[in-house]
Amino acid sequence: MTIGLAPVETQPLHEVVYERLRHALMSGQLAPGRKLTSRKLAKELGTSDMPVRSALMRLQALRALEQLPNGSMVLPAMTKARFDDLMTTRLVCEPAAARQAVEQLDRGGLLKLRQVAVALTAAAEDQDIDAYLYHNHDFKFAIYAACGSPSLLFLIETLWLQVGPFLRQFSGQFDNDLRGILELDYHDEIVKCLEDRDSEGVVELLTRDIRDGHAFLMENGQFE
Amino acid sequence: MTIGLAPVETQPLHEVVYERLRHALMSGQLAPGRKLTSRKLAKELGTSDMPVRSALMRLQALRALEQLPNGSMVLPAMTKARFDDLMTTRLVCEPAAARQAVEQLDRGGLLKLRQVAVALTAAAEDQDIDAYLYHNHDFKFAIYAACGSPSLLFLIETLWLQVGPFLRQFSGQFDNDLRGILELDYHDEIVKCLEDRDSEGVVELLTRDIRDGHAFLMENGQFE
DNA sequence: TTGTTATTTTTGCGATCGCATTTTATAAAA
DNA sequence: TTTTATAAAATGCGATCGCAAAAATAACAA
Repeated sequence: MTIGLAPVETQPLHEVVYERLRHALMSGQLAPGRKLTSRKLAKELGTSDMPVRSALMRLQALRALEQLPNGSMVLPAMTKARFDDLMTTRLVCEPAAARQAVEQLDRGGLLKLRQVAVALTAAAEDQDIDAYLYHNHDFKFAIYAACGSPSLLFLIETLWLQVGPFLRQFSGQFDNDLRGILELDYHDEIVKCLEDRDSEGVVELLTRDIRDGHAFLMENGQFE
Repeated sequence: MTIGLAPVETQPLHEVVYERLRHALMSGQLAPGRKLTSRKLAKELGTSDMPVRSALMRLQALRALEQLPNGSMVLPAMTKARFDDLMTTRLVCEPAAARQAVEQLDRGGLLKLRQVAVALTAAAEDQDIDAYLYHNHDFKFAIYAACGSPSLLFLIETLWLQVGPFLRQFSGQFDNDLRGILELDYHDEIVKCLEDRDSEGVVELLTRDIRDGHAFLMENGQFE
């Protein structure tokens, strides 16, 4: 008699590589401008270059990587124009997702949001930028995931995949300059609006949140 | 002395295959549910399966293809829920793009739009669905391309890449049922608003355009 | 040191091979 | 005819090879 366990689902290698690269991108381990060559990456990861090529092409399709004329993949540099553009498009998608989420969020979702908001405030007080960025992502996507629209969620994810690497330039920094952004914290107010099913309030606050981050980074970010 | 011509830029094969597949998708040559196997496609295209694999993965990254548990790629079936979702997200992105385009459109752009609008009306009168769909795509993207936001344009393109194959189910049909959608034609009014720089009017009309198409297809489309 | 040329290494990319699994076709049995 | 068992073909996927182009390095001259 066989044991009552499902067989181990071994993911394809190219899927594993993709996830690792995607995570490395979003957690800011790769600096903009960095060139990613399939052979070298393959050697690092201990695979052949084939699965790496697959993963790189997928990331490029999502515009998380850029293809040089010679075919090499580069983490695109962030210019002010591009950042401006991405943030403006965030303003189109994310408040809309939040508005839809207002009706969908259940008690469990709200509970989680309250917890993340606490962690977020703590991170801000500690001036812990890494924790702040982590929980901020967690917070926003807890809302967006509740919008009930897979397609809109997907679009937002591709936007974050492009902005993410840039945000992480602040990782590890503790300049006083950064206090500003950490201190204006709409998260608690957003939770309150969500509890009250106040969709206009959520949209208003989230818009301000993104705008403030936009303005702050246009000032303090290191652009190409 | 060499001739004054730039060297012939030979695109990589996987790029050619990608473009061909992408075009086949958007022009509805591939029916939803159709399974795309790299080896068979490669044989059809006269290449090895490697460049085909690349192209398929890119399309899958954009959600234009779906990956079965065994790794095969399928053109995803269109359910009412998915169509609903995609059209709702279109309503988020496209009017926003159009609003931005109002300020950017120059005389040349408006001229082209007027021409396309004429072709569109003619196609509607002729009940020529293929021509209608073709010019409709042309018309909308002439507006969106003028929005000046590469990221928003990209998001809209991924949405159309998913909806496109489904729309083409009507290709070749000439039922009377289809008159309805072909007759409500906001395009001329949209052009007028664009000429007047009336952004609210554009948003209003485009929203109605998408909504009407949405409602019509929910009625008359063949869902999975 | 600085600029130029030659040499070596790396890289993108397509083809082909091999293995394990799945799918399809075929044959046998009910 | 329908169902089951068996054989054959097709498929996903990773590795490896080879070629041409590009990039990096070394060698040399000014």
